[in-house]
Amino acid sequence: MAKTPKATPVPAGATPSRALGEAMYWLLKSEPDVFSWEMQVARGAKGEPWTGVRNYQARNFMRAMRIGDLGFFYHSNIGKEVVGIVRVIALAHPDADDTTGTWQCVDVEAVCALPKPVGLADVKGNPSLAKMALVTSMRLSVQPVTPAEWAEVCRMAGLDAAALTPPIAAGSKPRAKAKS
DNA sequence: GCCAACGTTGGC
DNA sequence: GCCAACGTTGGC
Repeated sequence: MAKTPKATPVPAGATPSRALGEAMYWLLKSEPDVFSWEMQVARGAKGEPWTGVRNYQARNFMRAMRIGDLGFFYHSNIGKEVVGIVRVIALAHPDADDTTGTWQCVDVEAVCALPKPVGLADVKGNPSLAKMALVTSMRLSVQPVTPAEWAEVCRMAGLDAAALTPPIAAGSKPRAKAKS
């Protein structure tokens, strides 16, 4: 297993400065036969530590996550579609499955399922999503999503993004309302 | 199951 | 510090 490079402590992009309460969006991949959206939902408000990430870039993105950030839950390998939305409920902390001290995870809870899952093919077929990391960085398992991409995928999913977007005011809880 | 992409490792 | 070998991810 990789040993942490000595000069690591503040990897580029690990802690982008942003205004308190300013939301960022993410996409988290999981192989559904290992950990599925249904399992995430079953965890309820307790959420789930996003363990198993063994890639520095992905880890650094998790370090950049803040409580209340929203992310797409993507089923890789099987399904290949965005199936739900999760919210970060715990900042990056050591991955209990990792004995080297190198890897970390955040905790996320399910917010809502997408009324209509958005497949990888759908994303690739949408020119406005051509620059999405899902397309350009196929192997990256934790990736940032721009607000525009977030809105577009939500639109494709039949979800009113505005209904769940604003974690805005510090300490306020984002609404978890899926449009049904 | 295959294989392309790409990140990591380790020899030099 | 370069770069070839290797391992893994994940689409197909």
